[in-house]
Amino acid sequence: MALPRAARTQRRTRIQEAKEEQILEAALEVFSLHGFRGATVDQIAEVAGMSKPNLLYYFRTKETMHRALITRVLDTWLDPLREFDAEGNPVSEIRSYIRRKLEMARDFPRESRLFANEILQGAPNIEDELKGPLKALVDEKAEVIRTWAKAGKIAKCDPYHLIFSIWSTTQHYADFDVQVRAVLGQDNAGEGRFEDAARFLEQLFIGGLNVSEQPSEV
Amino acid sequence: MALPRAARTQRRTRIQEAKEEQILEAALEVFSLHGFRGATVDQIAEVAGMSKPNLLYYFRTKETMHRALITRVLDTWLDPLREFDAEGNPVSEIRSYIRRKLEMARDFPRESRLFANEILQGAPNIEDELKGPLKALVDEKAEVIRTWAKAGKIAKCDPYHLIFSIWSTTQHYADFDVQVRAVLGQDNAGEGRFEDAARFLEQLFIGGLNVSEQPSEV
DNA sequence: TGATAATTTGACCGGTTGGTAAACATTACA
DNA sequence: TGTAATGTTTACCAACCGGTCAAATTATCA
Repeated sequence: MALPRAARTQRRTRIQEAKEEQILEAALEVFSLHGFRGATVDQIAEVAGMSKPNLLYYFRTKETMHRALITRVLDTWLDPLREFDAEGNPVSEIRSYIRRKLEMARDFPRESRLFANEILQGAPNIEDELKGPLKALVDEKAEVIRTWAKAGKIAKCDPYHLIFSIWSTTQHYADFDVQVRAVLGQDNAGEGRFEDAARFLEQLFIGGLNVSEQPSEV
Repeated sequence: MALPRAARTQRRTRIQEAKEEQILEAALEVFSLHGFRGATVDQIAEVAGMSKPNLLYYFRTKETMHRALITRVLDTWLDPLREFDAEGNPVSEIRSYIRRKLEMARDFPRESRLFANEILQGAPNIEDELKGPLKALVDEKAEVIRTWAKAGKIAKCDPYHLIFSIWSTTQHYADFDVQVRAVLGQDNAGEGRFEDAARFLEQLFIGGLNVSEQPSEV
């Protein structure tokens, strides 16, 4: 009756890896829909297709499981921002960042909702990660944007609020999916809504940041 | 031992009105932070400063309470969009709509989070209201925007996604407040962030929708 | 004032929650 | 193969959940 997660001096068993994967997948499904407090361990166990004690053999508490899930998802969630390239063409960098974020909202809505739930409820478990790695990455990219603006390549604007607005507009299609569908109606709520959104957001951001129609102050 | 909410043939007592107010205020506080399933009646009762049975004397179930709260808040929440005036100047109408939404995010963050929680978790209790009154209102205003675009007063764009983007960017400052603060750091996370946001969003939307730099297709 | 209705409360209930104990089954490996 | 480590299950627990009940308290008004 050894505890699997304590035995870290040795390599993890194949079965451990598979089960933990299976559990985190189920946890994502449930946590993203109900939030931390609203989710139940029984529910996650059922989705994972195993008994509750068996699940708790791999993750000793509900919180351990939640924390493991958040940490893992946060990492991949920030990939699009990491790809943001200081050497690239500003307009096309912003354009493809928007596109990547929108694709993630379409393909990984549960991950988006997991964060939204966590942040919405005060981010009790990941405040450190927000103030640490996340802030560091955003600071870095904000500096890139500021450099572009100073060089006159894009309109002068607050880089932090620019990033916020890209986050919010794109993630909206994952987090508020129910509302988006309800408002668009069943005629217009097909998968085409992501392409319509992409077209609109490109127009909005490229137009709003185009240097040509901003008063150049340099 | 009469039931107060059944006695609707007569006028509500002053004490009834006050208590119900008190309860909904507490319910807003708790529901907005934990969502429906995450909130507990005991917690709401404690915040409201009364015993649980006393609370349940006014709202017989947790769901009744939640529904009453949502219905009331949804109504005032849509006020800014109702003020959207077809006869006004397009640019200043959009500008003041953004400003009003941003003020609501600043002054009523709990209301915003209440909806965010509800929508995020699949909107089980308000799907009808989304597909009914909300959709009707948005349809109406979308038609106004489309008219403006056809008249060449603003750039041609998808009016629904325009509204979505205004919703998401402004409500972001209420719903994701913790993240916004964490990223901005304590130096820049003062109340000035709302003014910075207002300035940025104005630039973004007015620039992105300005007809002057859009190829006129008419 | 007194009686009647409205309000408030402590004690309680059945069901669910996160988590545990220990027996049982399976795997890894000498 | 044997045995020790790993994995799984059944039965269970105390705490908490939404909600009820009957008794006690307070407001209303003839």
